[in-house]
Amino acid sequence: MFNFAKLFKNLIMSSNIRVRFAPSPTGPLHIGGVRTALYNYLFAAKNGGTFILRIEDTDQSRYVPGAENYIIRSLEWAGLMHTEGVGQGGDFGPYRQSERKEIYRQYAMQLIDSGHAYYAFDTPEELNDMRERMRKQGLPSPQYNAISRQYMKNSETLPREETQIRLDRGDKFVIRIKMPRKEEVKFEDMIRGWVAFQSDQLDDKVIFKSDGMPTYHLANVVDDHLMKISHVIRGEEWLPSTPLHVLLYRYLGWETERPQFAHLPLILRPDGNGKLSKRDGDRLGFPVFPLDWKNEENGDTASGFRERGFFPEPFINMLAFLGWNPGTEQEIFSKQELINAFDISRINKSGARFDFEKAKWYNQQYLKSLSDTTLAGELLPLLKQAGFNHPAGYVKEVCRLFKERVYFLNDFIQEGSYFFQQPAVYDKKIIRKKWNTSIQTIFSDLLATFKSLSQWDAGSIEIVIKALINQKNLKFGDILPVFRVMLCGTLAGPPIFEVAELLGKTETLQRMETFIKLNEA
RNA sequence: GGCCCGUUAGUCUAUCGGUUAGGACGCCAGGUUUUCAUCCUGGAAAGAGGAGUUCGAUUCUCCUACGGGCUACCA
Repeated sequence: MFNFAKLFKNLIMSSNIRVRFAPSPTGPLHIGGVRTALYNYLFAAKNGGTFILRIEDTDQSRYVPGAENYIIRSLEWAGLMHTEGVGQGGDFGPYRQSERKEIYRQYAMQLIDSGHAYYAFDTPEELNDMRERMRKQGLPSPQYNAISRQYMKNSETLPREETQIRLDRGDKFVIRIKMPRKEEVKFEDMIRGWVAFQSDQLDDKVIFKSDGMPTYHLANVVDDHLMKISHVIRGEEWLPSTPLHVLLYRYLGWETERPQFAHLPLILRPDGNGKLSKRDGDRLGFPVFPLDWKNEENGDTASGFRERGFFPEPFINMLAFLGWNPGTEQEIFSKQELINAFDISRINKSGARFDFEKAKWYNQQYLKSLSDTTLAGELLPLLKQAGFNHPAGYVKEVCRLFKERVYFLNDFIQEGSYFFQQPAVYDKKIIRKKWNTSIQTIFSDLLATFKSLSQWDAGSIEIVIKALINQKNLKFGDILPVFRVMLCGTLAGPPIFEVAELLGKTETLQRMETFIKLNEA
């Protein structure tokens, strides 16, 4: 039995499937990034592969303190922990690109030596001038390419000696890839099929910056190769630069072991146009981040799904369905079920608009499926935080009574506040419509009857009220709404007799008295 | 502007040439409920447009339109 399990585990670990999630620590991760991580995670888990976290911090100017930590905590919360990479270690580290500087330099040099890249010494001003000039000539998107490179300062145009002199005296330089003049570059995307680009449309992208850091393009190709990544699953925004990456694999001599590409459709804004952005969050009244985010430098804050009351399981369930579906009519999936059902070939091509209403529904379904005890366990800490110290048994009963009418845990405290404290306000309409001296007398009598009641449960309360209604020739609608408002302040809620039972005799009587005193006619 | 990707109801989607175009969220109506919610039943709601290919196109091809992405010494 144990041997069998071990054998099975070894079998799984030996899978060659290796995927990575490679965010850059420029701020909080939004749900588009979480979904990319999710698909990578599901693909690895489904195939017994390895899910790696790599931090792409090659742009030091955009580095945001706390972002890396935020990313890791977010993945942790969502249940998408990596088994290799930053914070976990592994055989292919370091996993932070800023710590791999020398590796990239070596491969940049290899590309220069093989004639596939060259030094360029142009200053930002010179580049601007070039672009301005070309724009004036009617070229809307000026490129540094086979044509224009001939008029710039680089090792292709400068005499060999001058290049050497510039390098020796420490002039600033970048390294650019030398795009072939006219060549078709094509690759097969797992989601989109064959995609083809013409190399004359691509420009001589900078692959190594003057600060000694590689750009994304070089770094991701080098790292994916060195880390033996088998599948690159990333957002569609990378599709246009993929031919560049394909060429880099080729020029570096890695074409036969090149990973497979899968470019994910984007998550679009629920309103208007464009892809979902980090700024869309609180502007639209719902979170776009997994966790609350506070920027330590500029004090910016943004709200997260966790703090909004989402559970991790429905959160990833909802995200998984933004761009993928299993082809069955099942919509509610546990994480394990997602792993079992996940299949890259069933990922859609077109972008998905994020819908917060649907997200709420997923959370509600999950919440309703939890047992009262489990739910109470989740709710207890939140209650304590809000200053309530009700016993677990009581909270469990609240969950039983109230869970059908909430979306989030927080709703128990907000919309169900009357379970934990006297109502602070009462529904004014009901007072205006139903409250008068005669009804007041009736409730005073009812109060007295309740006081004499030896048994306090929903059934007994109901019998008393029914008797009262018959005796006074009233209707349920004359009494019950008022009774409910006395106890809850609001007109909505679980069956009122059960609420009264749960509140207990003392509390119920007290709330009735308070109300009557407050509204003496 | 150029290049690339996409296009089934308001939204997420099923359909791998022949279906009354299915499901879900949301919406509306009815039932259940003292109320609200849940739940149940029902309803409105979709193949962007135009050419082809085919006995037959939502499905394949092309064009147009629309949407999106990219177009930095950012990722």
